[in-house]
Amino acid sequence: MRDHLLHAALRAFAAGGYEGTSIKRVAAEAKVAPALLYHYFPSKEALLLALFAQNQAQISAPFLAMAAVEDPREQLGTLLRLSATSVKTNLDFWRLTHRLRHHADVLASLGDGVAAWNQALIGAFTALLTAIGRPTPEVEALLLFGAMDGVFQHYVLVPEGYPLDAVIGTLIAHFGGAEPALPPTPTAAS
Amino acid sequence: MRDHLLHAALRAFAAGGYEGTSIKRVAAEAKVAPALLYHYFPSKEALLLALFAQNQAQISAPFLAMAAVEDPREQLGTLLRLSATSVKTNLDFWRLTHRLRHHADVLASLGDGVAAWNQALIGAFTALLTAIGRPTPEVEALLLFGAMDGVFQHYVLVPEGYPLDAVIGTLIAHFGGAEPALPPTPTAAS
Amino acid sequence: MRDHLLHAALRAFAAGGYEGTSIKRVAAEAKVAPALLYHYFPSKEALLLALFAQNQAQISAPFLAMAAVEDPREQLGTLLRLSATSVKTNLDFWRLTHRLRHHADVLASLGDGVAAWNQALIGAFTALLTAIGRPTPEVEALLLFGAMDGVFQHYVLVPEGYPLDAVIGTLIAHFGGAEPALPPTPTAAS
Amino acid sequence: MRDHLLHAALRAFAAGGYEGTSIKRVAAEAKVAPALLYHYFPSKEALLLALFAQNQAQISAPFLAMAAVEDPREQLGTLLRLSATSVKTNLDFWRLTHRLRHHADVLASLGDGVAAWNQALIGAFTALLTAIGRPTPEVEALLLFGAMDGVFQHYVLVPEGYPLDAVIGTLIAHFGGAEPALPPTPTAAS
DNA sequence: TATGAATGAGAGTTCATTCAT
DNA sequence: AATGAATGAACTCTCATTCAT
Repeated sequence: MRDHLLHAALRAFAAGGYEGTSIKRVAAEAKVAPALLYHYFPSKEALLLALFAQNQAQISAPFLAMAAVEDPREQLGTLLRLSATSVKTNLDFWRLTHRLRHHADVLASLGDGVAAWNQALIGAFTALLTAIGRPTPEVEALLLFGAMDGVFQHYVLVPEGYPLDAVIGTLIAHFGGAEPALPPTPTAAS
Repeated sequence: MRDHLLHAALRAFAAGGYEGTSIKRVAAEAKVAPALLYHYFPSKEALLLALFAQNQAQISAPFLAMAAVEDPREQLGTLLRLSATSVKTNLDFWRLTHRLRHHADVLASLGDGVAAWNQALIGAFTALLTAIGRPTPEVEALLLFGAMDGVFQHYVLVPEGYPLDAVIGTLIAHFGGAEPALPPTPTAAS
Repeated sequence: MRDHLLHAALRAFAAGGYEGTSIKRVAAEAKVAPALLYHYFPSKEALLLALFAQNQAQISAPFLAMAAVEDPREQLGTLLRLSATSVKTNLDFWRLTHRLRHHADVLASLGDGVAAWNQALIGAFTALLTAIGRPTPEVEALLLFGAMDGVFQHYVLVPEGYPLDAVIGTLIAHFGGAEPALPPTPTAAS
Repeated sequence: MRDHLLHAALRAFAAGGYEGTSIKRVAAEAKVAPALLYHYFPSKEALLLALFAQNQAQISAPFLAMAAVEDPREQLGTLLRLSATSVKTNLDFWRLTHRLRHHADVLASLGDGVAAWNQALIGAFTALLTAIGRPTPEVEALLLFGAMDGVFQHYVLVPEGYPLDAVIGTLIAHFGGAEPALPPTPTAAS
């Protein structure tokens, strides 16, 4: 049931935003009484936290997979491809994440998970681009991060018809990355 | 006074989001009674609309300036540079815009201004990249749009220390653009 | 101007009721600024009072006309016919009066004008019916008053198609009244 | 509790009118928090509707009872007597009904219940008076309806001391009606 | 485990009214 | 004479939350 509630909350929050979605709405989505949510989560904020805790593994997956690769060019490709796959798979969670991007207060209660992840990503990009031999890797890391984030956001806003794989492929090429040995999804091009 | 209220509303909405900011909060920001807002705007939504109407000129400026340039490479540079300048100048308005990106319902009441702007931007990018001679200009237009949008969003979230001009410069270079003849701001590097 | 405002207020109050009609609405009806009303009347309640003061003469007219007649049967007919004429002529004022019937608090501020008028009417009816020789004139006075009031109310609610003169004629006949020598209106039957 | 709230609402609305009575006032009458009302009724208007739905049976009772009688004279007496009883028993509900008479907008939301009832009553009166053999039954029906309505309204406004049964008795006699076999209330004269 | 009952706080909005001009 | 600016109080309604069962 706890998982059932989490899924319902994810759907509801992704659609209406955290602050814009009432507990009543979440409960309706899960087809339970609102009070039941307080049996599993002490508050609305705790529900959001649990949501992040549940999905943190899938968020970190591209990072871990990247570590298993040696060539920095391929590392870059792996990171971006797997991230794209994660976005396509966990559409609602990414939607929620992008929505929360602007809620400093809510994010603070998440224990800096997002901010730390961002910094880690920028750091990793900088290291990769340095290894690849790009000029001004710090600036390019910011650009790469911005590009990835912006593309993902556009995708989650209107996924239908968006050629995510092609765009990410072009992004990889732009920064000297190499396609990973194993394609992230059976359908290489969407 | 109407302008005073609009500025207060912009500040408040940029900080707390449209739905997350109460009329009372806006009134407090403007140091007036909440009821006064209804003297100038018939509703909270109308206030938001007036905010967009007020800033629409500054949003469209980069577009118009681009039209005055001939070389497509320079057009690209002009568009991005001026947009960056607009973001730096109208920080709060861009914050608000990015926040609203996820509120389809609110956006609908804005008369498709934002959606139309996005489509126009993608169309312009596609035309420019085609003229420049880039391969797969449609895909690159999406990438360029995502990159610009993502970079701007990262900037408005934490402007301090973000080398926006350098990142935008790199973005221009990546897509074969040329720096405009006249630098958009006296300080070439931020 | 004062009269202009009073007319506008009468129209507005008759249509929306006293409590249900805002000062703003009255001002809009008069095409002036709401604040102007406070130049001529100290408060909304005073405006209502002035309305009654202005129309009191026309309300009392049937009473005075009745006094000029000798035969009690004809007195009854005169009173009812002239009242009907007053209702048809001052439609909005009667509408307002009927609406206010239920607002004890507002009526109290009118100085018991309405309650006194009601009592006077019942007293007059009792005297007339006694003079005519009806049995149980007190009870019949209440019935007559109720009938007159109810008929008038139905008429002011939906005047179109209501045969007011015919109904009042029947009412007069029921209680032994006689038609007045001079018909109240050129059109004896509506 | 739902019934408790309905009773409180009926009392409050009858005393202050629908629009003139705040939800807070109703809640105070029921000694609960205002928000609780929204647990049982989705809106103030729905509360009013529920009030009518609850009392509709008692309103229609005189009609049904009339159908069980054969003689048209007795039918008339039955209808009026039972209506009077209903008024005396459901004083607050009749007060509310008479107050709402003037609020066309609110009435519209009630699904034409009142307007339809009025038309049905006039139609029934016309048929009865025709059967009894009265002249001009259409006009007399309007008079009878107006008389009944006016008398009831006067009664509900100030019930103390009003000889309702006597007045209704006289009204019945005026239109050739006959007293029903079974007196509506043990106390023949009020 | 799961629910309905219940509430305080706060949302957007309207209103009668005052005041300076 | 006439207006726009300004406000405190009140309105309907929603929300996150608690509690008894």
